[in-house]
Amino acid sequence: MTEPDALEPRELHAWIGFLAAAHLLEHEIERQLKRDGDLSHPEFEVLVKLAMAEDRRLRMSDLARQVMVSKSRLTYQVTQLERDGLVRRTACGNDRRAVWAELTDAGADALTKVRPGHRKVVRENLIDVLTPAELETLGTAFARVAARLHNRPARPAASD
Amino acid sequence: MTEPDALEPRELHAWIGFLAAAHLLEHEIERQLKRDGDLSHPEFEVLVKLAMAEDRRLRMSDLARQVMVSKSRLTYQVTQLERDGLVRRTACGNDRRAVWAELTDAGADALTKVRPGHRKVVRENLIDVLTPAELETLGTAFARVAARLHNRPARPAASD
DNA sequence: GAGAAGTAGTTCAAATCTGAACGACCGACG
DNA sequence: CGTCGGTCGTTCAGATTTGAACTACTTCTC
Repeated sequence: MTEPDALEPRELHAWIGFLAAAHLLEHEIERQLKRDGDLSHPEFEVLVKLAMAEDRRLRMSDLARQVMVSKSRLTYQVTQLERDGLVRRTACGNDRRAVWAELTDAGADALTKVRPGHRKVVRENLIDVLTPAELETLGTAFARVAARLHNRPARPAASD
Repeated sequence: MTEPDALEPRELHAWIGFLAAAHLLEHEIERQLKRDGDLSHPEFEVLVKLAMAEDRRLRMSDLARQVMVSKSRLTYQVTQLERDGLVRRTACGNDRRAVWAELTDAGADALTKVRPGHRKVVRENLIDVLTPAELETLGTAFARVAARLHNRPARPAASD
């Protein structure tokens, strides 16, 4: 009498585990970032992407794409970060519509301050809890999952 | 010149993949639930937990724990669901502090309506993208990760 | 059984997030 | 040139979330 399309135990187990892990990990990360540097996770991700970028700056659109956040949300985040002096907005020469979001020295410092703790959280609660084989599997599997979702953000459905 | 505690490529790959998959999957689920039944993901999870519970009801605290959501957030969610007639609040006999959140028939119907689509999203974007072996690995690995985080929500650090 | 300590749920203000609408600009094409 | 479709980033109102009180009740302790 169970519904026909319900997930099977194996599948359900994996799905539940994924949800729980994502929830709890997110919570733990949020806690650490707040504690060590008074940053939210989205703010942290913004700083990380900027730190990795050429000249420590990115256009708002590109930044939004990389952090996987809506435009309006990024506008808000960057405004907050700018208020705290961690990021600076700059006009973008060629394209007068665009805006650079640029990491300031203070921003780089903030990153330096929280990053060790962040890595510790990721290590202790994910990386080190997995065997190397599991880690490998997880990497390839999720790359595939992400790729699929990335190419299919919204589409009328095409049989492939 | 890379920092000493940075994640290694393998580790980073797994971590990035996890983050991306979580982000994108969440986004896709949100979209489907909104489209098919005008529900948010948290609302959906509340309904699911209630549907699974004995007598289709749970005390607010237990519900909050199961959905992994703060008390105040649950209060808000349940208020919304109650406004839409999907959930009903009832006094809890023995313990006069407690409140039952109970799934209504309308709530059960709403669940019936969105669930197939929800399962489709989970299948198409996660389950079916993985090999059975990967699924298995993912299940055991995340169960371990979740268990660890669950037992260690905040603690002064004890060497184990 | 009185009081201390803990638990259940809510409330409130402030912070954050969403999504549609907007103004400004770019690029192509006639 | 002009102007049309698309992009860039912001704005705004409304929805949701957070976290610290707060009230009411229960349980433990002596």
